[in-house]
Amino acid sequence: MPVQETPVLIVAGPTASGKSTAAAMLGRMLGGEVINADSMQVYRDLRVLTARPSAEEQVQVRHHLYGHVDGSERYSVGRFVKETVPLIKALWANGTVPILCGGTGLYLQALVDGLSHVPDVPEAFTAKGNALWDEDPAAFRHAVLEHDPAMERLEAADRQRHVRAWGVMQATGIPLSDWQQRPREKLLRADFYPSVLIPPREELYASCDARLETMLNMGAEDEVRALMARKLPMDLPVMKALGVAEIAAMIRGDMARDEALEQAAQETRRFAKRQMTWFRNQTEWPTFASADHLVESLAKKVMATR
RNA sequence: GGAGAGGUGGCCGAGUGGUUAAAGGCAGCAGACUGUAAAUCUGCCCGCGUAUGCGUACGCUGGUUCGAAUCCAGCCCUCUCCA
Repeated sequence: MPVQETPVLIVAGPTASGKSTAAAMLGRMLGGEVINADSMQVYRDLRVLTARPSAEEQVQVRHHLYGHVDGSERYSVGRFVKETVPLIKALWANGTVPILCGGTGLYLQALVDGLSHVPDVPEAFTAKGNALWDEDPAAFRHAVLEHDPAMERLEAADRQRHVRAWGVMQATGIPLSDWQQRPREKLLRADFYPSVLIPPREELYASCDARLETMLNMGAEDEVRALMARKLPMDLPVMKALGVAEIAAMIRGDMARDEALEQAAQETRRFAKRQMTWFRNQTEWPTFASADHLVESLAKKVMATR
């Protein structure tokens, strides 16, 4: 029987939906290995708070790209794609099925649909752009639009995207929208089997709430304490992981435990909602309300080709 | 039983006669999204309607007034203090 040699399973979905478990199940069933597609789980510093797969799960099925980045670094979609592509190819070569698992839609999309090629922008430009924005956002927007009128579409308050557009212009001399109009560069040809796990909302919110408590019991506080001790710049991605700010406030004594917990849970719920919106509107991937259905469906599809 | 304070939209909370469907916050919902994405940003939010709009609303009932969430009376309820 002809065998499909380039399958890539994708298990996406909001936080606390049970993706990791589903992915591990698929790994066991299909002899696959899991690859992280979550922008925060890559950071070494936050094992608990970022809900990395447990040691047990990792023993049963091999997991890649978890906690392999130091908190002082800035991870990015570009880097994700660069790391993932060769890894997937290596797994294929072994006859292993790669299973991407994560909630960062942008990363997954970049892998599936490709990414416009834009040269790296040195950090100094971003820093300078931010400084200029803070001085006078309106003037900054004006300056951006002058060279890249298409950026009119950005909301006036969207600092991050204005700074990005400005930085690209500075670094390359070419407007960001020009870069983006070029066809997306697909770095991987594969047979994708995407899926999105979206549990009933009430259920999802409940597990968001429950999870924070569990994390604290599993040592999230020590983790944050260690992170704080590093005195890293606050604008690094790790520092923005859900719960870091709240737990840090709790450690400092600025916030009661309950209050911190409540607030962090709130943020988590909001984030989960944003993720669902993203998957709903930015992809046409099939969604599943339960991990079992998802696993069953994907497994069946993949087996059919082998 | 007496004295005082108060009852506003899912919650908190402004508002003391018109320009108030009622500030603001929270919660909720919806949306945008190409290298910071667990980020960054936008809209809706009494009901019906695409909308001009219509209907219903500030504990209840009645009254004053051209006009009341806002003033008056009675009633109901809550809280604090005194007994």
